[in-house]
Parts: sequence; C-alpha cells; structure tokens
Amino acid sequence: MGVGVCLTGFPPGLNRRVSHFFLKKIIPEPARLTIRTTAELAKHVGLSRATVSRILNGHSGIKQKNIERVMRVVDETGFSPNPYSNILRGKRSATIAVYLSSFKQHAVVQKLADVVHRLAKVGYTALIETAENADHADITRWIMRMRAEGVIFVGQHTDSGLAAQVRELAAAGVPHVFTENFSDAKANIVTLDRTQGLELAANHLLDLGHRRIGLMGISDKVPVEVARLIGLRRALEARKLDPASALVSVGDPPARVSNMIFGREMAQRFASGPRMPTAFVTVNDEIAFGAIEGFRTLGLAVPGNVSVIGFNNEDIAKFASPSITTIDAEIEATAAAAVDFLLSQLLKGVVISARSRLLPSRLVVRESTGPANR
Amino acid sequence: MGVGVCLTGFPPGLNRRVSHFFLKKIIPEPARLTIRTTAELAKHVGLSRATVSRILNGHSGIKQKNIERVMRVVDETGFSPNPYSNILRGKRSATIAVYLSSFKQHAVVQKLADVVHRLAKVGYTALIETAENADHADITRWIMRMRAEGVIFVGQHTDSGLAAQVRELAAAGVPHVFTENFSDAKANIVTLDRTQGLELAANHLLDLGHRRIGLMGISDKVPVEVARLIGLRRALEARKLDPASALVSVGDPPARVSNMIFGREMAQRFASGPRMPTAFVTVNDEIAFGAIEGFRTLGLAVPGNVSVIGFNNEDIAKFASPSITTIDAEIEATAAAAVDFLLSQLLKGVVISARSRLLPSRLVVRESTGPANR
DNA sequence: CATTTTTTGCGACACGTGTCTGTTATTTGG
DNA sequence: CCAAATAACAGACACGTGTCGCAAAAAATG
Repeated sequence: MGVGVCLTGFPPGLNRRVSHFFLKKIIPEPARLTIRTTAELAKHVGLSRATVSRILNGHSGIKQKNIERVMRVVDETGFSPNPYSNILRGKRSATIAVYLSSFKQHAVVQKLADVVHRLAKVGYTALIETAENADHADITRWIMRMRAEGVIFVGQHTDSGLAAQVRELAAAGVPHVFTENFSDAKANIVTLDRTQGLELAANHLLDLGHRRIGLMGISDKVPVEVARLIGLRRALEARKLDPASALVSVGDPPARVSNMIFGREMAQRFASGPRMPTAFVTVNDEIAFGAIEGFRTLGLAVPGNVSVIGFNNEDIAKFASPSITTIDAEIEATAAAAVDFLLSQLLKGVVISARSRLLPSRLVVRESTGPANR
Repeated sequence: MGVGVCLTGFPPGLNRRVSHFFLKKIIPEPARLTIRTTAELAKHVGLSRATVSRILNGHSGIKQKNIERVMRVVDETGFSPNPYSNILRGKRSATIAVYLSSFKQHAVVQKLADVVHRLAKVGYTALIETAENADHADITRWIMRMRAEGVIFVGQHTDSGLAAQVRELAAAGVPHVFTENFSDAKANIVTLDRTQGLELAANHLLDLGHRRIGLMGISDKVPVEVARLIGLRRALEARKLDPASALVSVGDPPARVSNMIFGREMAQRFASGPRMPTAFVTVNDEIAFGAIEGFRTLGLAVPGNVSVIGFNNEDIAKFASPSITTIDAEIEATAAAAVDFLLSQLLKGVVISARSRLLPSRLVVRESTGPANR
C-alpha cells in the first residue's frame, strides 16, 4: 500500500537518491529509474499489468507501439521478472545442481568450469555444491528443495553412501549424471574410458621393454580406480604376462594431502623397497611430476633409469622437463557429453537410470618414458 | 484441490512408488513418505498449518508432545520449508553472490573454495557467477534479481566498466568486497599488500647483489598490477637506485593463454633481448616455473645464472626443482577477512563504501634465488 | 463443576508472477 | 456515423510461507 502511494507520481527510491545527490555533487547519478515488479513497469508505461505480462511473454494481439514502449523501458532498466515467484508457481527453476567432489584437483575444477559454461550457454544457472564439509543427504535434500532440474556430479565421488541419494533423486524425478566412475549400478555415468587409457599406457611401456610397473595412487581398494587396474591387467594378460607379479604396489601409501608430496614420497618408498619397477603409472600429472622430482633427488634419471606416465594432460605435463607422457582427460568432451545427456532428459521429460557411456582415451607420448634399462 | 483430496488418506505419489515396487522387487523401497509443504506436514501429523509453522519457527506456548511429533517427522522426511516463498515474502535469501574472474588460475579457485566454505559455515549459499562469457551489467542485474545479500569479487577484475556495476550495487543497498585490487575509488577491497610483497622481493634480490630485474606479467598498463610496480620502485628508491633503468620489461609480451607457456616465452624474449637482467619477478608461480624451464632450455641455470621469484606459494613452488622463492598469497587470511567484512555489514545492515584493507605479505625464500653472477 | 489458563484452529494477508474470464475502450472498415 | 474487429483492463486465482487476530477447544486449577 505504502509503496503504491509512493509510486503515484514518484519513481520509488527517488528521495533517497536525491539526498544522496546533495551529499556529494561530484557524480550526477542521472536519476536512473528502477523497476522492481511488472506492476511498477505497467504503471510506468501506463498500461495494465496483464498487458505488460503479455508483452513480456511474447503473446500476440498487441499494438506494436506498446510493445516497443515496454521493451525500451525493459532495456533501459534491465528489468526482468522475479524468478522466485515463477519458481513458486511451479515453472521450471532453470537451475541445475553441480555436485563437486572437491576444489582441490584442478582438472576437476576445469571440468566444473566447462560444465558451468555449457549450462549458462543454454540458459541454466549452476547451483554448485561441494561435499567437502557436509552430509550427502543434506545436500541432496537442499538440491531438491531448491527445485534443481537435474544434478551433475563432477569429480571422483567415492562415498558409497551417495548411492542412496542418487536413487532418491531418481525417485523424485530429478535426472542426474556422473562425470567420473561411480560404484552404483543405478547411476548414469559419462566418463573417460580409463580402462582403455591404461591399456594404452601399459602397452606403451611394454613396447619399451618394461616388465615391472609401479602403481602410484592406483589401488583396488578404491572402487573408482578399479577401471584403471582392469586396463593394466588386460594389457598384461594379452601378452601372457602375470599381472600379480608385473604390477607393484606400495604397502601403506602416504595420505594424499598434496599430489606433488604424494608423488615424491611414493618415489622414495619404491626406491627403498624391494622389486623396484622400471616404469610407473600415476593417477594424475602432479603425482607424476612429484615422483619425477623425487627420483631425480634420489639420483635416478627420468627416462634414463625409470619411466613415468601421468594422467590428465595438464599444463605441467606439457612444460615440465622432462615433459610427461600422459593420458588426456578429454575434459571438454566429457563435460559436453554429460551436459547433453542431462539436457536431453530434461527436454524429453524422461528420467534415465543406469546408463553409462565411455569416451575413448588418448595417449600423449612425451619425454618421461623411454626404453627399459636393465 | 486435487492434491488435497489425494492427501486425505494417502501420502502423495504412493501409487507411483507402488508400481515401481512391482516393477522390480529387488529393492524394497520402504514407502518413504514425502512431505512437500507445511500444509502436508500439518495434515500428516493432524495439526493445523499455523501450529506447525509455529513449531517450525520455534515459538513458545506449544505442547511438548506436539513439538516432538512434528520434529520427528521433519527428521524422517528431511522436510524444510520452500525457500522461494520466503524469499518472495521479503525474507533474506541467505545467498551471497561470488563473482569469479575466471576458473583458470588455481590460486583464484582456491580462494573461491575457501570463500564458499566460509559462507556455507555461517548458513549462506554461494551463487557463483563468472565474467568469462557474459556482460557485467547482465550479471549484476541477475545478482540483484536473485536477491543476493552481498557480492564477493574473487580474482583479478580488470575491466573498468565494472565500476559502474559496483556503484549500482551500492545504490541498491547490496554490500560488496573485492579480494584483489580494483581500480575504482568507491570499491571495498580486502587484499594482500602486494606493494609490500614486492618490496620484500626486491630487497631480497638487491641484498643478493642483483641490479637489473626483469618483469614477467607485471606492467603499468594493467591498473591492478600497479601495486606491485610501486613496491618494486619503492625498494629501489630506498637504495638510491633508478627504477627506470633497474626494471626491465619486454616490449610486446605474448598473450597469457597458459601461464607456463607465457613464462617460457618470456624467458626466451629476455634472453634474446638487450640488457638481460640477472633476476626476475613474476606474477605467479606457474609463470616462474615456465620461465625457469625456459632458461634451463637456453642453458641458463637457476639460480646459478639467473634468479626467479614467483607469487602465491602454490604447490609447484614448493616441489619444483629448484624450488621457487615466492610470496605467499595468504589465501585463507584474505578469504576470511573478506567474508568477515561482508558479514559485518549484513549484520549491522550498513553498506560500506570505499574502504580498503591490506594484509601483510610474506616472502618464502627457496632455491630459485641466489647471489648475482656478474 | 466452574473458572481460569494454556493450546490449537480458522481464516486472512502479502510477496510477484502468468493466465484466465468477462467487460470496456479504442481503432478500423464501410 | 455505425458496426465490427481489435486491444486493453480489471479482477481473480494459484504457488508456499510466516504471522496476525480472534474464536474454540483442551487442559489445568480451584
């Protein structure tokens, strides 16, 4: 009511702006009118709220002159209707939740960025949530409460408790997609074919004559990394080699607080342990970099004495010396495929479950791998 | 109305869940009840909506038995009131916009992560927006339309056109804070004292006997980097040295698509140019790393022939070899100070303008700097 | 049982939007 | 100038919430 009275004759907030003007005259502040609701807009152009709404929503049967008049004011003021009232009325929220495992790994963050950009391009706002400090159930319920139309999981989600939340989402009609492996049969997954990628890596090393391969960050204890192990085993078995003796692990690996530290410490463990391998596969390029630095400190040359393969094809793999042989993460392709998968469900209004798609891997051979030296 | 009828006797969506149950009996799906509104909750517990609302909002004068009954159902179902209707009613949105310059620099992303965590800890949702592909005015209006209570700018925002948006925010009563330098007198800034940081760096190099310092990524053309230049000049002038001759720039620096490439190319430019400096200060650790690799390729040892100082104290500065002397970015301290600054305004209901606070820098001396070799 | 106190119910309102229905105003055509 | 067509309006509704005033029921007290 009070607002209505204020509007009769004066644009709202005028008095405030005037006093501001008197306070310091340096900046003229051209008394820019602010329109907050369609009712204000209607009053300002001298039309009814219904007509303005019809114009805003592109209905027919309206005089061109009025359309232009309204649209000009819209352009000037940057007015757009309050999204919350529309969401409340049951319209789509134009929001998609992005459930990020962590901000720590920058390959993951790059994928996040790519996903966000692609969503923005088709008019969706990304609601970014991270699992670092909160409970899965809380976040999932928050996502549903915020009326997100879908969920994209970015990064490695290892907690199997998340499976229940995914089913809850599906039951509520909210489609989802993971961009990394996830150990639940009902989950939708669009991700790089790490099995094939590590098959490529293993074959590359075997071709170079390596017969003992050390694993850094790859273990059968973590379900999401099993795919990599399968690839390694497959390549070995194809050459009648025994994976159990060809693949070498470290008993109690250090905690992975920092990739580079982890790589360096793994290098030390391997070097001081029995059955030192001649080649190593790592879970990402930073670990590979740390390992190479670790080996160098120990007097072991790369690729002279040992070979190291990274993962992701980040900048550091390109520009470290030696540059690092690695498997490309195909970030853009994965993000594009995941977003497309989700959008197609939204378009059709169908919630898909238990579908997975693998994108082919690509080995990038650089300086960190060379012939086995025995 | 139809929903109301459905509710009289059956929890909503029961039929759907039952058919689902018959479809595959493997998972029992314990017919979990879903509560979507306070009205449904009230009907389910046999109370009036007003009473339930009073319970949910912690009013007094309610029987303990009913409180417990309602809260138990809330815990079971994870119900929470629709945030949109409350926002629409004018209640606070509990949302703070985070305006990110880019996802590319990971020191910036780390600060983003820290800010998001701190906001989450005090009950705020972060609305992350990036300026990479959109118009400042559009984003600012979107932020205001989303009823964000404040805006935190993370990363280097160089576009001076943003100043108008900041004033628009202030005029609308939305507080803001930058976490890096920004070239507008009305902006609030909480950031690292880069002037003091580069004073430390310059003094360190001067102590080592260096008299010609090359600049990588630091230029007086970019306003936000002027602070660094001032620090360098101040240190030089304190020792009666002429900044104009002591500081060496490259005429037409390459585009900064990748930090490491940029560093490597800058190394080549300097090495092939006149007046080759004996020491370099860079704008971040990755550029320093790239430069060191570039110098190594050219047969110049670090720190034997040239010294290099990075910025941020990222992992790569710690674990590269040589490890890199750098200035710590004080990410946590900056994020904490910025969030505190914004929250205090929200708490007091005051919008502050043109306040800036500088956090002290810290030089971390490592292997990439050594005595000048002439 | 009567009276007081405590607890709950009922209905309404506001927030901003898009849409619907019936009615009135304006323009167009002859 | 009149009839027909077109355009605009006014008012209502639903979405879900918190709150308010008032009435009614339930409980506690004498």
